[in-house]
Amino acid sequence: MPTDTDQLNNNSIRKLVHVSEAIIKAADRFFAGFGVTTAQYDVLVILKYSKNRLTQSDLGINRVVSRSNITGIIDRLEKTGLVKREGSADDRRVNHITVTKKGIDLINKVEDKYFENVKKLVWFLDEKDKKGLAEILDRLDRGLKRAEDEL
Amino acid sequence: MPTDTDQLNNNSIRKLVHVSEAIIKAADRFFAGFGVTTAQYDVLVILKYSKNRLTQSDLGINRVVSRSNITGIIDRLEKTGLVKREGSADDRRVNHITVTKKGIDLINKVEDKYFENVKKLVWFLDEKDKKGLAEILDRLDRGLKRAEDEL
DNA sequence: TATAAACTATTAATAAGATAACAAAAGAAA
DNA sequence: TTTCTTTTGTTATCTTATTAATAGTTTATA
Repeated sequence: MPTDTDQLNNNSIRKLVHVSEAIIKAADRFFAGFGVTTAQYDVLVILKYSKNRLTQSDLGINRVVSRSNITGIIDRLEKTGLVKREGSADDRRVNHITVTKKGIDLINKVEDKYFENVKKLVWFLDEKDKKGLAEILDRLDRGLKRAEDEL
Repeated sequence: MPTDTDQLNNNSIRKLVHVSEAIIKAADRFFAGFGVTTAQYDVLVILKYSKNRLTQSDLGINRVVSRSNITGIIDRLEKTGLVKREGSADDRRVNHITVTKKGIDLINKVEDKYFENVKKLVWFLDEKDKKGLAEILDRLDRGLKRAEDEL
């Protein structure tokens, strides 16, 4: 049976996850208004700001998602013309993915509004809060790694 | 184009979401070891600790998930015998959902280990950290509501 | 009472993540 | 060179989430 401390610990985590899920849902709604999903927009941004050409595997590593899932995301981005898939000449296993002009235009249209929304979200946090949050999150990250090692 | 403050704000949110997603994935793996998904276990726990009989809509409100999703989750829980679906006599639109003995047994087997894992996760946080985190999360919640109202 | 409005659950699309199995290609080792 | 291993991407299956449409019921209103 759980102790009071157990319940308090659990509540901290639940609250964290709950707020994050609310943020994720808000982001989903926001991007849906521009005809893309959050996952798709993420990929577009990664592609836009990358110095070198990226393969599907590269995108998978960036987004911490399996290659099989990247296939589908690129499929849909390609179908809506936001992205282009080109077979590599050097390595015939590989596809190089690039954003199209349409994709760049979309990002330019979305970006400002996105940062405005983020600003509204963190409105109630001052510099100290943000620092404190970052530190606590780092500690949780360490806790996660510790828990995983002991599994 | 985003300012430095924009980027910092964004990083705070990204970090928050990133840590939460890592926690969610760890939970998914943990519960998968017992043959249920996190969503399914959530429903079981809600049912176990509820004073009154719950309908599918009730569960949807509790889990903040649409009714269409609850249908599928209950389908699968019913198929594995962890839950029972019974049509209401009073209101023939409604299904009453109850945990079976098998469901209760599962919770009892999982619960202790679950709280142990949460403990490992928050190991690096002292009382002050937990309080600080709760407060920051509450502020973010307020920011969310504010952003939604202005949309 | 008859009609309209609201509610409950289901189904069907679409998108995404996880995992497993697979073919093709490339690289390493015998 | 031939064999073994690894890598890349695709396909398939499962679970979950979202939204929209729909069938049955119930409640409210005219």
